[in-house]
Order: sequence, then C-alpha cells, then structure tokens
Amino acid sequence: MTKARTSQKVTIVDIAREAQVSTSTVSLVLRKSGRISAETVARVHEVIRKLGYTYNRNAANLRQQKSQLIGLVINDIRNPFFAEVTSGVQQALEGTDVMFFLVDTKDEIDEQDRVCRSLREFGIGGLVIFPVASTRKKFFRDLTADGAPVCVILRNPGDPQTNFVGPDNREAARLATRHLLSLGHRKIAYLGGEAEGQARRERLEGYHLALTEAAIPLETAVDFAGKPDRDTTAGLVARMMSREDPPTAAVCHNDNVAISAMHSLRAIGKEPGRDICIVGIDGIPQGAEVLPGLTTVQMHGAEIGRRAVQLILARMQNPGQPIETVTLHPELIIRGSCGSTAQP
Amino acid sequence: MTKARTSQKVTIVDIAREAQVSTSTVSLVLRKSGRISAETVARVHEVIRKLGYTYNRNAANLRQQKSQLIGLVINDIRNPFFAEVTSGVQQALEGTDVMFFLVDTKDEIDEQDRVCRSLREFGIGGLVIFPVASTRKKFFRDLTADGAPVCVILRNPGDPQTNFVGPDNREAARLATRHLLSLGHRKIAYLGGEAEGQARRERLEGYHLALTEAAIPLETAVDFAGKPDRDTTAGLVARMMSREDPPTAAVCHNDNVAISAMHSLRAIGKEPGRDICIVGIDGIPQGAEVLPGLTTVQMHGAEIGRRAVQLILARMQNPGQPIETVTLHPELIIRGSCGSTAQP
DNA sequence: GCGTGTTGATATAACGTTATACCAAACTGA
DNA sequence: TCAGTTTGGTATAACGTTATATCAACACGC
Repeated sequence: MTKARTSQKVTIVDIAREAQVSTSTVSLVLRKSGRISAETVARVHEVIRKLGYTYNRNAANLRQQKSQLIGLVINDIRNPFFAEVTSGVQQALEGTDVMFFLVDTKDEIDEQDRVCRSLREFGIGGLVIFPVASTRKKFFRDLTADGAPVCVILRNPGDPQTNFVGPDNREAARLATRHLLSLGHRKIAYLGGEAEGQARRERLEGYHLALTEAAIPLETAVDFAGKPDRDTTAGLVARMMSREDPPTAAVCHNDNVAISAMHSLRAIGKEPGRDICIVGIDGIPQGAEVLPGLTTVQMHGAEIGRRAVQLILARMQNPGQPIETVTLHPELIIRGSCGSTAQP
Repeated sequence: MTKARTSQKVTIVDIAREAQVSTSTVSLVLRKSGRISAETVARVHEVIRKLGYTYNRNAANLRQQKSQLIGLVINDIRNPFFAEVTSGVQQALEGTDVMFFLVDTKDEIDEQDRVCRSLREFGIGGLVIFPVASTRKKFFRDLTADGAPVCVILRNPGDPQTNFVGPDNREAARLATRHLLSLGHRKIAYLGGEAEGQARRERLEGYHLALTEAAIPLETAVDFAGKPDRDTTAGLVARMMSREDPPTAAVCHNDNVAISAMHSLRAIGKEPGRDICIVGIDGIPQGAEVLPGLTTVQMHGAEIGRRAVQLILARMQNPGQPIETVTLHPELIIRGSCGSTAQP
C-alpha cells in the first residue's frame, strides 16, 4: 500500500497511484465510459471510497470548456410568483448534476448587466433570464453570442434567435374578463401594472378583446396603471371607486395587486366578492389563503421554470437544437372573490 | 497590431500579446495589485476592452484552490420565510463578486447528503445551511472538516465547532404568549409544529415559561402538533375547538400555521380576532396581507441570511476568525388578529 | 499465418489562471 | 562610488482534469 494523504486534497492522481492504473483510467471510470473492465472499475471505486476523493468540477470545466452550471436571473425572489419559477427550475434540475446560480436584478438594467457579466466569468453553460423591462435587443444578441444556450422567460423579446418560455398574457386577461362578463358584469376595470410594461400591454389587449367579443363598447373600458405595491394600489382603488359610475368588477394585473386591492376596498367599506368582484392573474399559492379566496388565472410559474430548464438542458447536450418558443396556456381558477352569483 | 481572435475565447495570453506585456502583468492588473505602473494598467485595460476579454474564474479557482462561491442549503424556496432568508443572502453578497448556489433539501436527509456532496464538487468556498431536522452531529463535523467556513442557520446543532445564526425561539413564543396574557387571555393553546422538531421544543418552552410567569398552572396548557400544512392545521383547529372548554387564544407555531388556522376557524364559524385570538411566529410579509392582519413575532429572516453570509465572508478572508453564535432577538408585531381589546 | 478488428488501457499535452522566484533598472544614502 | 532598496515587470511551473493519439494483447476470418 502506497502512502495516502501526504497533501490535503485527494486527486485522481492519488487514486490512480493507489489503484495501480493511469489517471486516464480513473477519469474514464468517473465518467462511466464503459470502456473499462468491470473489475478495474470496481477497484477504482474501492480506492475512491477508501481515500475519500472528491471530484473537482472546476478542473473538469476548465479542461472541457463547458460547465454544469446554469444561471437564473430574476427580479425579486420574495415575489411568490418567482419563488414558483425558481422551484420549477430546481425541480427540473433534480437528478442531473447541474446546479444553478440565482441572481436578482432588482429590475435595474445596470444590475442586470453586472450580474450577467459575473455569470459569464463563472462560465455558465446555460442561462434562464427574466429580463429587465427596458432591455435592448442587442443585449439578447450578446447573451446568445456567448455560446451558452439562453432561455428568456415571461417577457418575450420577440427575437427569433432566442428561446422563450412564457404564458399567454392576452389569453389570461381575456379569460379573467370573460369570467366576469359571464357573471353579468358590464362595468369592468383593469387595475394596476406598470404603464409601459409589455405584460400589461398584452393583458390589456386581452381585456379589450373580451369586452369587444361581448359587444361592450371600449369607451366604457377603464384602466389604472401603477407600480404593483400596496400603497400605489390603494391609490388606484380609491380613484377607481370615486368615479361617478364605479365599476362592479376589476381584472387585476396580478395576484399581488388583487390581494392589495381587496384590502383597500375593505378599508373603504366595500366587500370584495359582494360589493365588487376581483380577479387576479398569476396563480400564486397565497391567492388561496386570503379571504375570500382569490379567483385568478393560473400562469403556471413552476412549469415555466421547468420548461425553460428542460430547453436549456436539451441544448447543452445538443447545441443543434432549433430555437423554440413555448407558450403556456393560462387556466381560470374560481374561488370566492367574484361571489357565487352574478352581480351586474 | 498582432492578430486577434484566431480562436474562440480571448484569454490573458491574447491580452498580454496585444499589450506587449507578460501574462503575469495582465493577471496582476486584473487583480488590481498596485505593483504595475498606471500607464501599463491603462494600456492593458484598453486592450481588454478592445478584445472583449472575459475573466475565467474557473481557471483562477483551480489555480488558487479557493472559490468565490457559497452554497445556500434550505428546505423549500416557496416558503416565504426562506424567500426572506434567501433575499438577505443576496443582499449581503451584493457588491462582492461572490455568487451563491441555492439548493433545496425537501427536508430529506438523503437529499441533503446529495446536495452537499454536489456543492463540494463545485468547490464552494463557504456554506450556509438550514439543516434537515434529523441531521447527525457527525454531518456538521464533516462539513467543517472540508475547510470551507460553514454557518448553520435556524436549527442550532449545539456544536461549539460550527457557526450559528438564528432567532431565539423560546423568547419568540414567550413574547407571543405574554401578549395574549396581557390581553386578558387565560386559556391559551399552542398550535402546530412537527412534534419532534427542535424549534417546536424551544417555542413550547417559551410558551410554558410565559404561562408560569403569569401564575397559570401548566395543567391548563394544551398543545397540538402536526405538519404545518393547511389540511393538518384544519384538523388541529377542529380538535382544539371541540374541547369542552376551548381556548380563547392560540400561539401558532409559525405564520403559515396561523394563516391556515384563521381560515379553518372561519370555516367553523369563529371569527379570528373576535371569537378567538391568533398570534403567529416568523414575520413573513403575507401576515400583513391577510384579514385581520396577523399579529406575529418577527424572526428577521432576511437579517439571518445577511448575518450568516457576513460571517462566511469574514472567515473566507480570515480563516482564523473565532466561531460565533449569533442570536437574533424577536420582536412582536401587533396587527388585528388579537382584536383591539382584551378578550378573556 | 496474415491482415483486421476489438478490447482495455495509457502517455502526453492541453485548458486559463496565478504563486513563486527572479531580474534589470532606477533610486537611495553615506 | 557602491551596497542596498525599491519599482515594475517577467519566466516557469503548477492547479486537477480530459481529449487525443497510441498501443499491446488478443480474437477473427480465411
């Protein structure tokens, strides 16, 4: 038996010496190449166990010029919708030995540049990104030019060169609006969302579409834009309800807005689900925890994360894979925030 | 001008050639060593900009035998409390060029072993871990033996060899219970939490302590254990309220339990905050979004993440740093779930 | 008994960076 | 003037893995 552990780390060189084979052989065993005889494989594994060897992915990555790492760039991990997305990413990575970096842009374009540069330095093999709203097309080009597969989520850059996974925003708002229409509502508002946002534009379109389909003149449509935080939403609700002919229902830009709106309404003496009906969009678990339960449109956050990762993994193995755009279809979830009967 | 970009990647060798210096010099410039003259630094930077060079941390890590990476091992990213912790980690890392891996154990010990092994292969330079409940002490020993600093959070292994950052569970439950006592309650239950959990043991202790301090015989204390999910909690609430002399208030094991309990109560015709008072523990943002607002004890999730990372970063720079145990003191947040007046 | 595979293994040179040791030139002080 | 120091820089050998090319031994067909 040769000496073990003269230095700190055990490397394949140590394993090779101890198992009386070459480092090449050890490397092949580690990668399960199948070109090594069963008994040699067994012997090498035995030595690995005995010496307590840990594979060094850094060295492997450097040599192979690729890495088992993907980046996940999002907005804010505290937003439950992104927690869902992250959870989906996690799930899709289970069983593989790929890990992911989670980075937060705070929706600031400089921060996005910074974190993406940092990810490149770490040599990621793939990237899932929820881009900051003001991202230029050139940015996506640069990302893909880097070689590693990129999948944009939720905000479609509309670039035929980049993979995209996201929900159908227009359809989501249309479903929400149609539900309210089916309950007999005619005066329906669209509440919240940042004015210049792409998601808002698309959702607003679906809202208008549903109204038009129901032969409701768009002149009666009314929308209120604003940051999706509590205070802003409270202001929007106040404005909405102080109109001379206030709406009887509202499609909210997302579930957070919807939940805030429900509180704001109650604060001014209106009971959601009875005095005014509310529909959200996103389908975060918290929607089931408020009272009344939030009727919403499920956007399948976890599934978006999963699909994005699957797409990335597929291209990491086979870079020739064609570009894809995956659109997930939203689904109405009926709870109590629209009451149980029609409320014209 | 020498030729650029014969191969794909630009390396310091390319930079050195183009800037007419050695690779050593480029390396020193990159690391801002200060030993290089201002004009050379400027020239090198100019070339870096021109050739579009990206630093390769893999190579650097391999050479330096250390890495700018830390692992964050948690339970479930969808749990808002862990989203807070993660957010704190993120914040503490801002401005540094350290990145973090987020991995999920699903509270399964095998999964914990698996992910920690994987993290080691990636050569992390530090680890923040919320350990699975059944983790053996040996596990922590092995982690720290690896060389990289480790900080355990939330579940104190009670090992003098490992850093720990967590809240004072006993004090939290004591604060919650005392608040209810101050409102005049005498029959107070402790609701939820996994029976064998350490956190539950500590919180229950605080609950008992507060009762004792108020001269309430412990025979009247009553606690209900169970997984902190909605259905289990509904069952516990049903059991609790069907006692012959039901409690007038409950300290809930955490905010999720508290929110679920509030729903379950309402489902059986009891209004939280009026018919029965509820206090949670954790301080997740969602507690402010339910109605009535959840009175709770803030456990400072984000701060726990921040402190853990600060501790790790400090030891990454100076491994001689002594072991620390940081205990964060909880804070009562009063909202509506205990009503506004005493309810004996 | 001769080419032709096949099987199981190996030697060697990278991958891109940095630690170490070293050096030439310029400055210092007496 | 010269030993000694400082300044600005460099050559070289790692770090731990894997791709490439190569090889010995043996089996196969005929």
